[in-house]
Parts: sequence; C-alpha cells; structure tokens
Amino acid sequence: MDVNFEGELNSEQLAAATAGDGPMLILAAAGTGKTRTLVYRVAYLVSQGIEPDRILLLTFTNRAAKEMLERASLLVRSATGIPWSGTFHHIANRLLRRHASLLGYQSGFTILDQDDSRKLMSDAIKELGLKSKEFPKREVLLHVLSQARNRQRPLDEMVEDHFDGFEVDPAPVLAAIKRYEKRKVELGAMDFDDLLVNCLRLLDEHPEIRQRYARQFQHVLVDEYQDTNTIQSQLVDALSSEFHNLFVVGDDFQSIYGWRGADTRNILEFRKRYPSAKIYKLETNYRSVPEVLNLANVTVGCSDHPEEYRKTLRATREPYRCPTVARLRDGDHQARYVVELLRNFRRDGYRPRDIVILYRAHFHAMELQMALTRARIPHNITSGMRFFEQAHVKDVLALLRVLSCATDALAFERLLCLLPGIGEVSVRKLWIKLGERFDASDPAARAALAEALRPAARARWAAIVPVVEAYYRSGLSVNGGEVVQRFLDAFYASHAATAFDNPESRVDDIRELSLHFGKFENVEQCLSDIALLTNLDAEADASGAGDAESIRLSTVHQAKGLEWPVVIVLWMVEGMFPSQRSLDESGGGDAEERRLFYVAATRAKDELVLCVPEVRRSRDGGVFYCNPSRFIDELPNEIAQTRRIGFIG
DNA sequence: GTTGGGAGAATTTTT
DNA sequence: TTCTCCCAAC
Repeated sequence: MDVNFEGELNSEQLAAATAGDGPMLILAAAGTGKTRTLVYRVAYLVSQGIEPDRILLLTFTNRAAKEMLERASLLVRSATGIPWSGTFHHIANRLLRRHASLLGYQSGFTILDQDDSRKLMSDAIKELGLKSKEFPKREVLLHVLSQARNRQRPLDEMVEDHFDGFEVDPAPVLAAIKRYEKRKVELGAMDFDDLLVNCLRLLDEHPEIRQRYARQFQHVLVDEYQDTNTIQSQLVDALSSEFHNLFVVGDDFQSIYGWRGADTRNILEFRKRYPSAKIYKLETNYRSVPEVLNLANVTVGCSDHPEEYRKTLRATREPYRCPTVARLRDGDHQARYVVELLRNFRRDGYRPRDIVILYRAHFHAMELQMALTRARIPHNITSGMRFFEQAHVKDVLALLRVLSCATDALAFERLLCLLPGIGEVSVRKLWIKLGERFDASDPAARAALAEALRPAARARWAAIVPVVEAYYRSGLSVNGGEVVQRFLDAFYASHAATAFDNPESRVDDIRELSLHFGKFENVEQCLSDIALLTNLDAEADASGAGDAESIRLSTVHQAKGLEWPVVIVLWMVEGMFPSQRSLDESGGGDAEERRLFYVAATRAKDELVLCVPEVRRSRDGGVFYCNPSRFIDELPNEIAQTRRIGFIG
C-alpha cells in the first residue's frame, strides 16, 4: 500500500488522519473533506500495520457506509476491505445474531420495520379499547417510546414530559406502550431501537462479550458523530473500552436529528467524557463559492453556539456572485418563478442533475410539483415513502417471512389478506385455529390451512402452494430471488393487476427486488439484510445514469451530505422555515431549525436562491401574510441580493 | 366481514 | 400530492 498522505490531504486533514492513538474529535465543517479524512485515517491505520478486522467503522446511513467502504477499500487495496464497517444497526444486528440466545432471543429473530411497528402499536391500542379521537395516535406513542429508549430515560417520565400541558391521562398511554413491548417479545421480534438497546444490554450484562469485542477493535471510528443519541454513544464507548482509540468525526452545527433523539451533547461534551481527547478542526471548504460561505458564516454567527466549537468556513474557490433572495407574491408565483429560473439555469449550461430544490416539509412543494408537471419538466421527488415500505414490496417479503419463520404472525396476516374475501378478522380466527403458528414446511399444516379457507380464497391459495412446495423440495438452497420470481409469476402479478392502478411499475419493482435477492445465499439472509436497508433508489442513484435528466426535489433533511451546483430553497418564511411546530416544541427548536438552514445553504456550490413568498393561501381561499424567515432577515445587505420578482404570466 | 369510495389532514425520518 | 380514516354497500 503506497498512499501519498501529504500529497492528497491538506494540512488540517493530514494532521487528523495521521494522528497518534487515543480519543480524538474531528470537527469538520460543511464541505471540508470529512469523509476524505475518515477514509484516509483508515488507510493510515492499515499502513501502520493494523489488521483491517481490528478496525470498527460506524456510520448512520447505508449510503454513507457504502461510500466509505468503497473509498477505503480502494485505498487499502485489501480483498476484504474493512470487514467491520457499517451502520450502527448493521453492526448491532451482527453481534445480536451471534449472541441472541444470551438475551433470550433466537438468532433468527425478525426485525420489525416502521410499518410493522405501527401495525403492532395499532393492535395494542385497539386491544385495550383505547381507540378514540382523543387518544394519541400510534405514531405519537411510538415516537415517545423511541425517545425514551434512545435517550435512555424512564418511559413514564418521557410520557409525562411529552404530554405536559395537554389533557392526556398517562396511564392508558403507558398501558398501550407496554402492551406493544410485550407483544414484540412474544413474537421474538426486534424493532430498530431494540437492535441498539439489546446490543448495549448484551455488552453490559455480559462483560466477557464486551471484552472480547473491545479487545478486537483496536480502533473505533465514527462518522457523523453529532447525530449519535445516548445509546449509540454508549455503544461506541463500550466497544472502544479496551484501547480507547476512538476517532469521531462530525459537525455539531449540522446536527438536525434532535427530534429523533440525537444529542449534541455527545459531541459538545466529548472532552468531558474523554479529558485526554485531542480536537482537530477542518475549516477549509472546497465546495462552495465564497459568497455562499459568507452567508453560512453569518447564520452560524447569529447563533449562540459555544465558542470553542465555532468553525468559520474558509473559501478556496474564486469569488463568483451573491446568493439571491427572491421576494414573491404567493405559492403559485413562487412555482412560476422557479420554473422560469430552471429555464435560465438550463440556458446557462447547467444540466438538470446539477439543480436541486429544497424545502422544509414535503407538502411545501405541492404547487411547484404541479407547475413542473404542467411545464413538462422532468423531476423526481425523494418522497417520504421508502422502497421497502411500499405495499407490494411488503407483500412479497411477507411470503419470505412466512417461509422462514412459523411464528411470524404479522407476515402471516399480510400474506393471507392478499386472498379474496380474507380480511383482518378472518386471519385472526384462522391464526388461532392453526394454533398461533404456521409451519409452511409441514404438509399437514398446509393442508390444515387450505381446509380452513373458504372456497374463493382456497382457489387463490392453490396458486401459491406450488411456490412453497418448490421451495422446500429444493432443500432451502434456492435463493430468495428465485422464490420471489416464482411468487410473482404464479400469483402476485395477477393480484397486482387487480389491486393497484399502476401494476406495471409495481411488478417492475418486484423484478428488481428479485434480482437484488439473487446475491444472497438463503432467504434468512435476504430478510435480515433488507430489514436494515431503506431503499434501492439510493443505490440506483449512486450508480449514476437513471435520472440524470430530472431535477431533484428534496427535503433539507434528505439532502444532507450531498451537493449541487444550484440550490433553490422554497418557502423561507416564519412558520414554515423555521417550522412553527418545531419552534413550539420545548428545547432547542430554534437552534435546530437554524442548523437546518445552514445545511440547506451549504449544499450549494455556485448558485443559491432563497424564495420568500409574501402570502400563504389556504384551501378555503383564506390569505395569511407571512414574515420573511428570521434566517433571511438577519442577513446583511451585502451578503445576499434581494430581488422583488414581478408577476409573470 | 369485506371492500371501496370520499373526505380530510399532513413536519422533518439516517435504521 | 399521498395516506388514513370512516361509513355504506356488497
């Protein structure tokens, strides 16, 4: 391995990447080569003779994990790359599969995704007879539970806090949540939070296990450390407890996931926990023109962020031109203006993929979506709906789950509901009749099921049976992709044709899924891997092509870590950005919104346009005047050029 | 019991 | 826009 560290890194990056042992905090401002530094750190460690399997590299997203691994493997040029590299949930899953029995789980435990969790919580609420308009929604309950677990706070306290000032009786709320938790254990399943919670439990309750892994991981590296929550930071601490070679990288000013339990204190108080920690700052920005950085620096400057952590972005690019603040009349005017802008940028030579439109919440882009469609401008929206949570994908996965686990009640229900005349109630009865389990490998169980079905359903079920039989005949060696393909041909394609208004694209998705599954040896592996992935689109995006000809519309959250030459931000008005809901929430809402705006602005390489409509129209024709966002108001004149946009069309 | 239509509501969402 | 809820008709 011959990496030229001096030649390929600037002095800030070099100092961090080639530092000695001990705990280290790298504060990397936006666009300063954070990933690069982390990747070269890995390469440096390997060049110093550290075995790759003694390095633990933790990231948050699959996207980051993939990028990191690719770049590191390239530098290290080892066939195995970095074997212990992945998302927190991935690594936790790996440890739990090995040692689940110590915690009373089977190593083949199912992972519940958000959809499953929602279902389970709904059931819990219904079973306790709490379903009413006044009772908090299942999402709220799941949120409170998740916060309590991720922040490691007692549940009753968290419930009290969350409903403080509202007329909500905590007792039934707690009862529903406990019922949910109990049900999960009965199913032998873990939700996303369980993976982390149980992994930490494993390390805490079994010192010999902790020691084994802490001794293995001579170096622990963490990306996006500002987004860690309490439990994740404890996991990191436990896994680095033998060598204390902890290398964490992050930007406290890009922490935008507080509402999911991320705790900036992890990064801000790193020195408190690790008094010997060295701090390195990366402030040289390679991404943006100086005018954009000036704006970002003003936004940071107006905050009450701790001095020690302040970073001032230093530009390396040539001066270009100021960001624009566009004053507009209303949402429709904004939409027409953006369409016009897009044409101008196209004329200037930017390609569609060079441009992104960002907003605080999905529905802020409503008018624009319609305008783009009318103007026939191709665009794609990174919507809230994730690939693996779409109905058709979950349907197909349900079959695999039924094949691999006889007690997966959720999957059984989902699969059987595909049959005509079978709904939730019938499935419940059926499940109990079958003894609360369905072992698909057992011909007697299959016969019992067919027997119990009414004629119409039985006829459709008959189409699925051969797929199941073929799977077991093959001795389980057939891969998940083939099972999916057979299921699609024998049953699902025709089901899709009657159930959806866009069956073609759904069938296409399933074909793609089938191909994806071809990589895995068995069905269990497919399921375990897929549960921790959120979409295939991200992979398709990364491989380029595809949607190069469309303009991307995205929330600011989803744009984190990415960059575009042209960035247009919609609805920069009080109440929308910053969002009112966020401001109303106790604790740091304002500060987090500010950081979010900072993230939005620093995505821009060349051009940044901030749209400020004057009024909002409601559905019933009402008109509200809105004030420009505080983040716009506080910008001095020389930082951004304000333009009053006349009426178009 | 199931299914389909229509009304109404909608922060953000790495796993 | 899309998703969820609720009621009425099979």
